[in-house]
Amino acid sequence: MPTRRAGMKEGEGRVRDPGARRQNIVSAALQLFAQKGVAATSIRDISSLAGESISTVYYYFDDKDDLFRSVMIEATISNMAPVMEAENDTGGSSLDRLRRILEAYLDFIIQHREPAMMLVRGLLRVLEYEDTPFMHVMADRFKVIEDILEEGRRKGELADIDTTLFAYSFLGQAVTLFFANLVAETVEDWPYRAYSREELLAFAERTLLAALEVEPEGG
Amino acid sequence: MPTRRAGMKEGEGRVRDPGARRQNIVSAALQLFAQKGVAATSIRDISSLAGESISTVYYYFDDKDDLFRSVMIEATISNMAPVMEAENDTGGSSLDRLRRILEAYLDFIIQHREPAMMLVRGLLRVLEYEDTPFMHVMADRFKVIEDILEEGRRKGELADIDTTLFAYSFLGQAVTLFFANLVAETVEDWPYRAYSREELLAFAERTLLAALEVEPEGG
Amino acid sequence: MPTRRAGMKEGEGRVRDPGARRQNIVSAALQLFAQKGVAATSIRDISSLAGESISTVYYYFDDKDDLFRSVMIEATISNMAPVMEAENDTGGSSLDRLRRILEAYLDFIIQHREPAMMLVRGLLRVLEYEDTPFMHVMADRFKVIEDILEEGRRKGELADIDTTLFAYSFLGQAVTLFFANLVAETVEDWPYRAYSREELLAFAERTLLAALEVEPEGG
Amino acid sequence: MPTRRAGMKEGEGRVRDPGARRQNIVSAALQLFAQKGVAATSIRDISSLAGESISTVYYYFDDKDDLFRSVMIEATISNMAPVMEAENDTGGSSLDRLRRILEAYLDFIIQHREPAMMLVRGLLRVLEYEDTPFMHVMADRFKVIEDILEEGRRKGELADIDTTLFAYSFLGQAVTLFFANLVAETVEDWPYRAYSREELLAFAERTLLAALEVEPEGG
DNA sequence: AATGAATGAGTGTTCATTCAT
DNA sequence: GATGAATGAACACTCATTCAT
Repeated sequence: MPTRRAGMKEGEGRVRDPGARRQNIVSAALQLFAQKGVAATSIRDISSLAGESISTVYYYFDDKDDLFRSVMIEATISNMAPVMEAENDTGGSSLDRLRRILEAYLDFIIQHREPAMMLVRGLLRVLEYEDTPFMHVMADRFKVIEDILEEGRRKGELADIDTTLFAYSFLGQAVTLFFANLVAETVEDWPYRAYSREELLAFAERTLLAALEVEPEGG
Repeated sequence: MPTRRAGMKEGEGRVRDPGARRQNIVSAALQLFAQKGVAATSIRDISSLAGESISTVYYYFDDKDDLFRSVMIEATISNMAPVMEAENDTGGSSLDRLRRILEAYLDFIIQHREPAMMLVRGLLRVLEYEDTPFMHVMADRFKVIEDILEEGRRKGELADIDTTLFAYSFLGQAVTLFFANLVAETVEDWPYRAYSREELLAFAERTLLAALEVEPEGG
Repeated sequence: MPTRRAGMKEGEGRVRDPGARRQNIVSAALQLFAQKGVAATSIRDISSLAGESISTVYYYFDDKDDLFRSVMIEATISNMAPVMEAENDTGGSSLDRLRRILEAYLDFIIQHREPAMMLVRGLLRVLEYEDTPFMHVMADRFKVIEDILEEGRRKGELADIDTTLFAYSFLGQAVTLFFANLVAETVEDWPYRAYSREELLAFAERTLLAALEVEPEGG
Repeated sequence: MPTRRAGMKEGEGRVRDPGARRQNIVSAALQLFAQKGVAATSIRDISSLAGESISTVYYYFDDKDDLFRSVMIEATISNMAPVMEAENDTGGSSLDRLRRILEAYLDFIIQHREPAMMLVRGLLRVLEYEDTPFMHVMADRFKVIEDILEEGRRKGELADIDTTLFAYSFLGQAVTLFFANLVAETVEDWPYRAYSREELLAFAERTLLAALEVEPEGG
């Protein structure tokens, strides 16, 4: 009956601190999911990149989807801490607040390329499934921006504009500019260069944020 | 304009003239690629939806990648004809031209959901491979918008703004607004509604196009 | 994209007549299922014993369960042809008919050991699932025996006895005697020998069939 | 008599004295082995049903086979105590003794469904391995029946019949009748009903035991 | 006495692809 | 022009088992 046999490898004392292993796997999965997409990434790929056994992956995660969700949450959302901080910073005018938030988003996207890619992929799951648990997190981001817009309008600081579409546009702008730089780096013979953080901010200032400015006096 | 809609019953007098078969396959592939993504769609899925044998798929296409590229070009780009028409329509002011182009993009995206999804997926290939043949097509779209911007600026019709970033933003805006409506339809409990073509256009007018307006008098 | 590659083996012209391949697989599966049980037999085992590739197994059968059911029907039931012939042979007294049928069962079981084992395993699926499609075949065998019993009783040829329990007992007897010989052959140090066809028949005659005899006259 | 029935909720004050844990595991294993078969039952299944950790299972049992054997012996054989008691009860005629033993078997089988299933599965191991330790226990049961038969024959109480085949038939009859009721309960649309203990006994009386009756006068 | 962490080997199944016809 | 038969390689996942604690 003992047809199968396994256990621990003989040599190599299991020294690595447990918990680090989990992180290890999440890390590798993030890298691959972000780069190749979830469907195109195999558990083997991940375990191999992480230097862990396939079984170890399954020890820490129920299945591929569980791993995907974990990566999504741990890598993406947890890295967005500075963004949320900016969201909660209520100082300055409404426009200033939005400016800081946009800045935070761009910084996040520039400094955390893989989490950012995951974010994009996560959003795009909408194309595939009817629902994405991830969207609920996005709904919170939307709320923040909408609240600022509404408050600003009430105070007469901001122009009257559809808050929801603005929120979409706001986040879409961030993604678009991120994409602009990504293309510049990856596509061969692409005729355009990458932009600096400041250039991107200046551009956003003139398009998105400008739309919020109230007419100096009588319209 | 597929001669035969996938989902048609086996029996129904199937058009059997060669050429229609190819279209048939492209059509089925478009549907599945757009919805589930390329990696998650198998040749078997496609052949089964098309009502053709797997071998027939291979008769018409070299491999999955060839099929993907064909779908990309034939379904996506060929459906963008009205967009390109608008691009080539040189009448009116520079702003008018851009307005018509944006309108054409939104119409394309609203009326051809699957090709539009393919377009998005095609763009995202940038995240996965170093290069995407598809991007060269996009470069042409960029060129048109840039040319208009530059000409408009020369004529004093348009404000001075980074043409490349504007082009990204222009196309990104279209995608974002498309996404807004997609989410509204597909995500359960999503708190926001879908928007009409007119609402979307009005919004774009106030954000993107407004950024091109020159100061009424001396700059 | 062409990450996977397969096709036909280079050498070795595919000469074997198709259809024989299917039989081949069924044959191997029968052998292993009968011997080790379904759960303990892997598709790999089967394909390896059959000398066919795993994929070939899946080309001919949807999944393991489909293969199991096919083996069940093709190997077991089709081999029971002589049994059914005996069932349909209406000549002689009721007791004679039953005698011939029992004989046919014993012959089947003795001459087709593997199909017989499959039959036993198939019956025992009752322990595992609520239902077994295979039982419906058995119901037909039951019917035949019951009909003979009832007719015999009507004619006054056979004693009055519960027909259903007798049918169970009848088939159970066959299985039991089969088992007796199987144990004798396989269990080491088993203190009992195997029996000849005639001995088994004689025994069954004295136990089961004897129970059907009507008292010569007054009890 | 497991201290803790599997299926009990996690919370319910679990008996934690060592020894009970072992019983606990045996009990869960019995349930699953009996129902799904040994091959189809994983250690994880068992540990999970028992509410113990996998490692705990391995603490008490060497491996799956050890667990199987333990379940076999402890659950099956230990529950057969009343059977053995009946076997050792030498009162009455030989036929009476056999009658009591058969009764005890039927009672055992009816009242201990899972152990009975295990017994059947245990017997079937003969189909899979050359040897089954369990068969030696069966050999003891055989011996008892054979002894009674021989003694009865010597005393002129019983007819002359092959003792070994009779022993097989005797036990086979019990299993068959058990199976009859099992099928009636589990197979959907099965056209036959379950039988009462008395009906089963009456039937066995008329078939098996009747075969032992000596001719009233000169043979 | 008891268990969490870890894993090699294996399972059923799918996939893109080829080749003879 | 079209397809049935066939397959190697991979995939997600499970299993029995071990070892340090």
